[in-house]
Amino acid sequence: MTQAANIKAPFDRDVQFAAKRRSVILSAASAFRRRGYHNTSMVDIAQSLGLTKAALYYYVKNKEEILYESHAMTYASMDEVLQSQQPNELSGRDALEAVFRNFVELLTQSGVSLLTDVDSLKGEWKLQILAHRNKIERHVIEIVKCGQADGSIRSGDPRLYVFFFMGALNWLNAWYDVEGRLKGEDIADHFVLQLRQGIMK
Amino acid sequence: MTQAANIKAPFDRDVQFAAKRRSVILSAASAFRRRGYHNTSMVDIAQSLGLTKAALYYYVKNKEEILYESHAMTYASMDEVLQSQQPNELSGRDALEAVFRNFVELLTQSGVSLLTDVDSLKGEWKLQILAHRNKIERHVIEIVKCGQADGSIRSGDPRLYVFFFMGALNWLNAWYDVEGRLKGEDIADHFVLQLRQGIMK
DNA sequence: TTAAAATTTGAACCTTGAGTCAAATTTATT
DNA sequence: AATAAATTTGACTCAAGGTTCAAATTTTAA
Repeated sequence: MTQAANIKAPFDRDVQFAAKRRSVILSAASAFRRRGYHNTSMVDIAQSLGLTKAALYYYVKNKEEILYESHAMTYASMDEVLQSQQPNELSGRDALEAVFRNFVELLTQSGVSLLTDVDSLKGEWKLQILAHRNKIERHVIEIVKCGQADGSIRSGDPRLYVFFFMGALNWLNAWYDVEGRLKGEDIADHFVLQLRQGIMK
Repeated sequence: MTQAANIKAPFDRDVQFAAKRRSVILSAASAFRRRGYHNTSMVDIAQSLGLTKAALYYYVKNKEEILYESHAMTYASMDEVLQSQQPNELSGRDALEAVFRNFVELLTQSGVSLLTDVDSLKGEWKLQILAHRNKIERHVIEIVKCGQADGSIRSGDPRLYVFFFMGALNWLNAWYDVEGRLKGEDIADHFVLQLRQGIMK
């Protein structure tokens, strides 16, 4: 029991710390989404958590690191969506539709935010986030290509399908309000239908 | 002739001034689009015009005023597009398609930028820009409703059609590069087709 | 109960970039 | 060429907000 306590205690600490760090980032990300990165001060972030500006620096190196982690979290979630697909069971069109639906639900249901302010990141951080975004876009482009190969998606530059697609997501993220009249699932239904029709032959 | 000169001289001055002021705003708007409002300093704006920071204040009251005028110019151009439509000659779908094509061409061909950073405007300025944007959105929503009434557009919440639509435009504006491989007209063709199919029955 | 570790804070510091202004320079007019 | 107006500038001020840190407070384990 003494041993159990010895082992458990430091573990709990780390979990606590990680959880609080995560809540800092999620709360900040939500503010960044609503007001923008530069219109959100460290004081704002701290206050919305009942803390002081200085306390944030116990969890985080920089303001920029918060932005980086916000982006990273979002793209990690999107990666999960992409990984959870069983690639060969569906037509390209159905696969794209499923991914799109999951993305819309991710942005409306869980608190994940798709941020646009990549240019406030510098150097390596910026490169990493852009690379991650590109990776995701390329993955989706591949799905479109599969759909064109199996005949379920119209011909045309696959990148343009994906840009259209990503545009809807980014904009959704900007106007969607959890408290608003439009419910996440309805939005998903509409968007998915519009996408499906837009890409079929 | 003396009179002609007297009349002409002050007029020329105003034209010069207005033209230079306009070029300040256009140049700044382009930088805002590429790097973001807060990542663009007054020095940056001045340098790209071969001027000094201080000289900008001869043409403009504020940095915020530049942002305001950037937004205002864009929405004025979009208004022109909407006004140039002959409403009753086309089906709703065709009208929407025409508007969308013109918007895409506006953003790719002329230097007009659709900025997202409304939250960096304060008070009355912010309200005016939001009102202008709403007005345009409502206009487009009306077109969608016409299309639903005349049977050329599928049923469904008209706002969602417009959000999808606006998302594509905003995102286009973020990634489009005049120097890039994708040519404006091709993008317009693709986007219009995807929209058309996406909204028809 | 106590001491060590973890967490939080108040009060500064420091950098960046917006904005000002009187003086210098350029341009237009006679 | 002379002068008045328009335009531009260098050098400065100023505020906002990100960052630091030593000290205070809270939490945990024995």
